[in-house]
Amino acid sequence: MKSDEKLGSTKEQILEAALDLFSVRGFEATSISQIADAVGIRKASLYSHFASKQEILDTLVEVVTKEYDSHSIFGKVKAETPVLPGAENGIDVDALVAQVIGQIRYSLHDPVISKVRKMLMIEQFQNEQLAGIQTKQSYTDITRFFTIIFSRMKEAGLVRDVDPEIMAVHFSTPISVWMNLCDREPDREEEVMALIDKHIKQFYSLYFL
Amino acid sequence: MKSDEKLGSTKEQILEAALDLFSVRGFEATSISQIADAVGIRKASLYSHFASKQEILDTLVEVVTKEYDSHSIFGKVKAETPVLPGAENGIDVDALVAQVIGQIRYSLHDPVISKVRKMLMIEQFQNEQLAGIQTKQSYTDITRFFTIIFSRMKEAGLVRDVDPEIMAVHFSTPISVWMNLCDREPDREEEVMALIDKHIKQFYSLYFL
DNA sequence: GTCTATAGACGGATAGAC
DNA sequence: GTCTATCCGTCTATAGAC
Repeated sequence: MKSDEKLGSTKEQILEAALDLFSVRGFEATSISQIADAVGIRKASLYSHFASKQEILDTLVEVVTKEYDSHSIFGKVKAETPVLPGAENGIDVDALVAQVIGQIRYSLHDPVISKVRKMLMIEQFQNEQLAGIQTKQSYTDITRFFTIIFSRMKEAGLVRDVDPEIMAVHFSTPISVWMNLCDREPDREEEVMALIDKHIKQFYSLYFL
Repeated sequence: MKSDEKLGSTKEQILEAALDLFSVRGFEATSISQIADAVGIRKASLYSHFASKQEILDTLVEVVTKEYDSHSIFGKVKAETPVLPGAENGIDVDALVAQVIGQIRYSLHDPVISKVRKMLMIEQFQNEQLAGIQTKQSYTDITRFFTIIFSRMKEAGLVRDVDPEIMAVHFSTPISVWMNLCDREPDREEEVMALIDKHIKQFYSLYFL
C-alpha cells in the first residue's frame, strides 16, 4: 500500500471530488477547475477521463443509481416480503429503535450516500432526472417498503385497523425531516437521535396493539 | 393603469426575476445577464439598482424575512396562545382538514412563498444564513407552534397523554414532505391533498379522545 | 436610469508536446 | 495521462455617453 495518496484511480478520484462539490455547490456552480484542483491535476487532464462536465454528472448518477438498486432494501421490497423477522410475536421496541438509529447513523455518515442525498436535494428543481431519483429514493421506495411491512403486521393482528400507507408516512417522514436537518446542521445529530427514540416509542404506543 | 408592463418598479422587478431564477437554478448558477434579460434591461443597468449580485440576494433575504416575521402565524406563537378557537368543545375534523388544505394550497401557489421555499432548499448546504432561515421557517417555528397548541389541548383533556412535541412532528412532517414533493412534481398535488385528508383523519383518530 | 463598450477574471473545452 | 498554451464565450463589474 502506498502512503502518498489515498486510494482509487484518477477517474474515481474525479468522481469523488465532483460529488463532494456537487453536493454543496450544485452542478452548475461547480467548475471543472475546482474538481481538478481537488484531485490535484490540471483541468485539461480531466478531459482524458471524461468528455465533458456533463459526462461526469451522468457517470456519477449511473454509478450511484446502480449502487442503490443493488444494495438498498427499500427499492427491493416485494409484496411477498414477510413481516420483519421476529415480529410475529410482537415487537421489541428498544431493539427496533436501536436498529433504526443504526441505519440512520450509517446513512448520515456514509460519505457517498450523504452526499448523493444532498446533491439530489440541490438539483431537484432543475434536473428532471435527479428529481425523479430523489422522489424514488427519499419517498416512494421508503413509503412502499413500510406500507408493505405494516400491512403484513395489520393482517397479523399486531397493529390497529388503520391505513398502512398513512402509518408508513407517520413512521418515515419525521425521520426524513430530521435527517435533512442533520445534513444541514450536523451538530444537532444527538438531539435528533433522542427525538427519533421518542418518536418510535410514541409511534409504537399509538399504533401497536 | 398601463398595459405594457405588469407592475412594480424596476428594482422590484429585478428582485422578482432574481427570486424566479435563484429558486430553480440557485444563486451562483444564476447570472446577472439572466436576471436582466428577464426584466428586459441590459445587465449594466442593473447596477443602477444594486451594487452587486450579492446585494440582490441580501435584499431578497431581508424583504422575505421581514414579510415572514410580520405575517406568519408560526413565528409569532407564544406560550400564552390559547387553544385553537372553537376547539374547547372538541374538533370538527372535516373543518380542520379544509382549513389545513386551504393553507397548504395557498403556500404551494403563492409566487413568493413557494419560490423562497425552493431557494432555501437549494442553498441550505452552501449558505449558513439561508440554512438558518430554512430551519426556522420549515421546522422550528412550525414544530413550536403545534407543540404549544397540542400542549393546550392535552391540558384541556382533548388528546391522549403523549409528548406534544412528537405529536406536533407527527402532524407536520408528512405535510412538509408532501409539500416538497409538490414543489418538485406539481402534477401530484391532488394525490397529495387526498393523502393529507387521510393523514389528518388518521392523526385525529390516533391522538384525540 | 438605461444604454454601449470594455476591462479582467474565469468558464468549458481542445491541440499538441512530452 | 498529464502537462502548457490557447480558443472563445460568459462572468461580474465599471466607465462614460445620452
